[in-house]
Amino acid sequence: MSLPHAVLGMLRYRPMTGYDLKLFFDKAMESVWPAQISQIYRELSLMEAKGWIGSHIEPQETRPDRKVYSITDDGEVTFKEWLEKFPRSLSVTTRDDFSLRMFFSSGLSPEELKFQLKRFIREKQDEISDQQAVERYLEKMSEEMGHPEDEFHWRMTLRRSSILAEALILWAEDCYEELVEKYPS
Amino acid sequence: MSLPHAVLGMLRYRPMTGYDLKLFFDKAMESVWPAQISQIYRELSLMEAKGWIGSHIEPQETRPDRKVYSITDDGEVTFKEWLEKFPRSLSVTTRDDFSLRMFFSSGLSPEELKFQLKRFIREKQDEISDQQAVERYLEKMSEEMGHPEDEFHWRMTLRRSSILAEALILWAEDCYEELVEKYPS
DNA sequence: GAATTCATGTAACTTGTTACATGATTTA
DNA sequence: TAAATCATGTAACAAGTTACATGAATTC
Repeated sequence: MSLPHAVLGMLRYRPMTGYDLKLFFDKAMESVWPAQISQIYRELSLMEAKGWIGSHIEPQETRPDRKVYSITDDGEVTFKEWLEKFPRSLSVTTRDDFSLRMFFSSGLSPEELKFQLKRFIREKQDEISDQQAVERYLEKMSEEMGHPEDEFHWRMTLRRSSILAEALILWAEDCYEELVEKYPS
Repeated sequence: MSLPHAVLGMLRYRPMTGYDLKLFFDKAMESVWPAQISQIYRELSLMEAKGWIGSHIEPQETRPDRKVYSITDDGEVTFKEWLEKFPRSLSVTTRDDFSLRMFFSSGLSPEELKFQLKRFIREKQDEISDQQAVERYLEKMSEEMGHPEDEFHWRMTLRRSSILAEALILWAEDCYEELVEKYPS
């Protein structure tokens, strides 16, 4: 149940609409906590009912009215309590569709598996490139929102994705080479 | 929807009960695809309804009767089709409770964050140690089940967890040092 | 002329988690 | 004597995904 806390975390920076939150989730937090727009709207309703956030309507002429949410004192307390309660870290590796197939891949031709590993490596490299856009966005946001001290924490967190992607590339390359050794083509 | 396919993959090796499957999930596949026992039983019913697996009762005297499931021809086909349809690899980093708190951790004292990072590192080290038990179990199973060629694939897959855990340790150590530099205590 | 952006949501569905229920046997 | 193992499940709940609905303005 961390989506509402992620939302609270963002609303501490400034009031936002569901749509604003979606942009932030997509552009900055995808690698930490992705969220669907439908899920965000549903969660916002629940959070308002709990009194963690409040809202007001900002009428617009050419666009649909904006429903702007802001965090309440209750929300601040809830967020703080959550933040201080660090969980045991879970294994990151859980429920990976690619690895599950790999686990059972003795039923596949070595050539097919080699092909999939190459593709995997390319995708991870793209992931690393995408990280640069994320960093640019966060830099912009920390200026805009006037919370310069947060950028340091954001960057620390985000580096995780790149480090993991790099580790996975090494893993896949290693697997590839083992396959070539075992089944030279 | 990969839990049923994981189950099919295992039943290819040999017929098993829900309880047997749970043991295999816990001991060998936790880092790839964890599953609750209640989820397994539910899934087995659905899979039998679809005709992917069949079952027969093995009466026991001192223990509850065993309901042993085996894969059908239909199940084999379904499994093969799934196996060949490798997905785009998703970012592994998604939905991590620890990182989400880290992302917003400017609200925490640097000392607290340092403490949590140390704990994180210890937990990852334990994770790496646990991997050795997994490897021993898989070695035993590949002998027992008479599928020696699978062990190679299992090991390739499992190494992923250790590699990721090692990468995360480096990440956390890096963060720790940056914190010490920024906030010397 | 088609796709994207801004802006709101609802409904149905799928998947995963937690709690409950039973009960004999074995190990610590 | 308490906990773990073997062995079956059901029910309720929580969380995530996909599909649907609307519609003007803007960009490609």
